[in-house]
Amino acid sequence: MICDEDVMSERQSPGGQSLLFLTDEQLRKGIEAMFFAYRGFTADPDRILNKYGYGRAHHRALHFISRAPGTTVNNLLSILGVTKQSLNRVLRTLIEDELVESRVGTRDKRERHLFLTENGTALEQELSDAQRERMRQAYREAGPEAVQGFRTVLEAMMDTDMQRHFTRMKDSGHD
Amino acid sequence: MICDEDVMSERQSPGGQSLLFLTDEQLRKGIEAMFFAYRGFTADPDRILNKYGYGRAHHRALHFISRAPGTTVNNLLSILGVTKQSLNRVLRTLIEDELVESRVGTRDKRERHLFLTENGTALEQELSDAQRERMRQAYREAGPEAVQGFRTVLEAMMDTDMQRHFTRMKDSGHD
DNA sequence: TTGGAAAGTCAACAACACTGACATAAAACT
DNA sequence: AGTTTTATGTCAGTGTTGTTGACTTTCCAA
Repeated sequence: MICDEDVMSERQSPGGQSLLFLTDEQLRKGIEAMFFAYRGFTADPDRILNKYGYGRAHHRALHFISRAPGTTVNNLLSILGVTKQSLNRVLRTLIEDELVESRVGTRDKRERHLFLTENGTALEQELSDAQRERMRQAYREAGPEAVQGFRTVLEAMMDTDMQRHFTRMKDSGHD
Repeated sequence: MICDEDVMSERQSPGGQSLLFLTDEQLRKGIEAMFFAYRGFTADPDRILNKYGYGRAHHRALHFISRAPGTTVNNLLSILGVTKQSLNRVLRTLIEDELVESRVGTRDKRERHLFLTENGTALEQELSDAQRERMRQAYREAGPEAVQGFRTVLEAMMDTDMQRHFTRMKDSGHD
């Protein structure tokens, strides 16, 4: 009689290929890896932000403005997935501190187009450098094939509308 | 004369192997992938938690207590990387709501050992099911080799002391 | 010209992190 | 036995970041 207790989330695939990587245990490992890795991922920028009295939200705004200069507030909202009130609080301080410039749109004067100032570019660079250094170390340790897999899984983990944002940005750059 | 402007973070390796995957552009893509993926990663549990009036912090506590039943408060603190005041607030509500049980240690009576009650196990299951389902989808789409790479990069991205926690848990389970 | 979208503002609130100070009990050390 | 350290819990205050709801101004477009 076959023991049925040790059941897994996935059986063998029709083709007979092992899907052992889809066991609950494997999935839990992945979940914990995401948790611990994300902490590492944000640790370095967080230290820098703390130095200047900013938070993670400021970093995100700086990052995406740097990535797409001239982006509108609305576009930024849909990328960041927060309310305008929440974003506005952050943007206001960045504008007051002259890290971000808000220019009224020429075609549509309701829109505000966001740009980094010289100081803003400098801080974004400092944050980005730290975060990229962490990423670079991880990539170097893991190797190119692992990096490919890393990106593939992450993309599959996103909500579909965020995949759209991500893909858009992927197309804009030279990959 | 060779153009030196389009400089990359990495040159060719001594062996001549291309390290093009370490360009700033590639690293930025990885950074954004982490950002968007983490949002997807937490989206489903967040919806469930909202239903019961709990937050992400409660989820994390439930997860790690479920993972290591009988764990002490101090151990949980070092895994979660928060202050005891922050954790205590969360644990108190979970104990009041009878999702978590706190038992005084037998060997060392200062320690409190934490266990999930029946209700706690149920909620943890509900959260875990949702998060694992997202993970499973991503893993299935990406395939086994990608999953291997995913885990490798994530592990390399962690702080070293968190790698220790992660490895410990890896060893305890049947991978 | 009126409807509605875009942007901004104010107020209130909640989750979750922090610091600092303090209390208690038990273990460990001298 | 007395002191120190450890583990835990608690109180008070503060800050960042998110939320909802209400309201205004601007201005494009049907």
